[in-house]
Amino acid sequence: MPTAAPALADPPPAARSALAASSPLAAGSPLAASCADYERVRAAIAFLSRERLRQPSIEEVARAVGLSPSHLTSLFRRWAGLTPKDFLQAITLDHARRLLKDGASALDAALEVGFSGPGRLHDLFVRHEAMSPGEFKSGGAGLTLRYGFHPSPFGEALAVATDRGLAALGWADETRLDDRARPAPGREGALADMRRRWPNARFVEDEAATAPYVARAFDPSLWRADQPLRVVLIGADFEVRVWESLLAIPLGAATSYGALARRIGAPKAARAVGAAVGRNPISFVVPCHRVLGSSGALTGYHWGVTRKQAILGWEAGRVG
DNA sequence: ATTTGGTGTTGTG
DNA sequence: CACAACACCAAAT
Repeated sequence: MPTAAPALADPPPAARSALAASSPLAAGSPLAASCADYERVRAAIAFLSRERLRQPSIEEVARAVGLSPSHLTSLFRRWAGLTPKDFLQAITLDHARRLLKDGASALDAALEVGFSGPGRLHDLFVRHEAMSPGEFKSGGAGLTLRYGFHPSPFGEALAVATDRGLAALGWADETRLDDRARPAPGREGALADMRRRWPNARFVEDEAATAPYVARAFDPSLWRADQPLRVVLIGADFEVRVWESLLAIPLGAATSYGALARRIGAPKAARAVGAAVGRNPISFVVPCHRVLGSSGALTGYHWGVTRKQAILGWEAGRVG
């Protein structure tokens, strides 16, 4: 199989060369700006989640991260379309429970429209294909994976693509997001994470190949049905089934591990579903962040619970 | 509030 | 083939 030509049908050539011309991304682009914003906003989010029970005032948060209250508010607005107050509101248990409540019906509706047709559901308009069991079992042997690092609204992203579509998306920032024991990944750590998933694949750095995917994924104005984002699901059968149903959860909705288990016809497999969701390689695009514990708790996130919270808050600013 | 016991799938030896 | 590890969950303290 020839691997020389990426042969990406999806991103228009114009967009691709424009992006490739100045990697990682043009300095003035909204994406680069929001990435820089995130680095500063992150500390505020971490503080908010740590102290959320006390519902701290804006003044207190601003003081904690070394910004003036007005600066913090405008930064938040630019980043998420949300004031810190609204953001705080959007990540409370109450709000999460509400998401869960109408998440079920939203999922039903999406599935009704979705899985049958070729034009796929999902707000991001993803078209996916799964890899054959043989291709998966070999640990990616014979597969060429192109990777690149790019700014994103949630820190520096690592994208991995085959010639058939986006295969993985993760984060590579140096700053530690939780007080978990796990060290901050950084670029090397994030890449190692990917290599662990497909130990026998060939990894080639190629920012030009991955840039269009990242640009499309994080810019809602480019989420268009006529240009679906091409995605490749590489995993075991059960995992792929779980990831496919993740794609049906609409923006601004959420579901629980248990509900997801019932959805795929394995009502007692909530825990197995949790494990599979946790192994989702394509963060954000396959919205594993929209799965919560049945109580509305955030439970876990491979790239840090703080980031899960950030993404959910960011999406809350985009749904209303 | 916390503990406990039942879970399905995957990866390891 | 057995066994441990899990981003769970509901019921019983």
